[in-house]
Amino acid sequence: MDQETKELRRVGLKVTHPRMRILQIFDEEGVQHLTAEDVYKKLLGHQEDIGLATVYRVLTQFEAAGIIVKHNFEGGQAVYELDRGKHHDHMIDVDSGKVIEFVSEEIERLQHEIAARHGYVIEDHSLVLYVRPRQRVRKD
Amino acid sequence: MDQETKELRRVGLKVTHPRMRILQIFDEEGVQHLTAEDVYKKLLGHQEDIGLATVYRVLTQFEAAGIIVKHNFEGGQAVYELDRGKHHDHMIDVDSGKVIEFVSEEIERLQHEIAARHGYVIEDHSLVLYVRPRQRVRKD
DNA sequence: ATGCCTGCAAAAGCTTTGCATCCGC
DNA sequence: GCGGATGCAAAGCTTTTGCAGGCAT
Repeated sequence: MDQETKELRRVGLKVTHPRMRILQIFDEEGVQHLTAEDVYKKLLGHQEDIGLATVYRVLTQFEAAGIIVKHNFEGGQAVYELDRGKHHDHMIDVDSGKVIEFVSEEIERLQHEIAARHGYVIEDHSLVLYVRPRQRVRKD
Repeated sequence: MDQETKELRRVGLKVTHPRMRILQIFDEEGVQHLTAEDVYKKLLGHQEDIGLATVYRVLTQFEAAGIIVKHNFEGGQAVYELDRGKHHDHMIDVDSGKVIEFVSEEIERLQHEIAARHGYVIEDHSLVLYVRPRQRVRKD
């Protein structure tokens, strides 16, 4: 039995065609951050006849099941990525739109410290750096 | 000449009734984070006949002028707050919806360090902690 | 067979825009 | 008076939902 089937069974979701295809898309090499629309277009490209509404429903279920993580970056559209277990934050190159992942134990620690100082525990957090390539040395 | 008029002149915006009233709402005591809808409702409460579209247009102009800052927290609606000059991040109590502001020079420093390590400079950033009140001692 | 899933279309929620009118300077 | 600003309504976008039929178990 393949990996995707096992994954769906594991989280208690019925193994249906749309769910399999969508999960496979996220398992593809190099795929990282996709919007619902991105997923939908990829499905169309693979000659799949799956409705956009289903894509949204499945992504929501996957998120609830902990298979994927949803991010609300700027720009209106939510982006989803496979939850590979290790938490990380994001840096977005505002010129190219490229997304870079990073982790900082130090920042994580400080966040908890700050929350605790205010009498809270962190439930979740979102850290996004909007960046621009550092100016290269002039090439003239 | 009052403070709001000066502020509008300073950023080069014509001093109109809607812009004055909206700016005054943000200048009110205790006001911190408002959605466009919040601002609109407050205007209605003050017997003002200003359209929601105008509220959006004015908020957008204020943001471009640096008078207010726009945040895209979770939940679809953008929230705006007066830009009082000193940058800060946010902590949101997911139970009450309360927003707490905080600053951490340490985290700011680490962010720049991380961006630099990847060859970038930070253009902007967003850090939001979704928190819950720390569990009181069990009472059973 | 049963109950969850899906596709389609419609609706919903937030924000933007077209247009005729109005107002600040 | 002129050009930008506003109100209203309509449109735009992303996401959600109702419903009838379909499919996994």
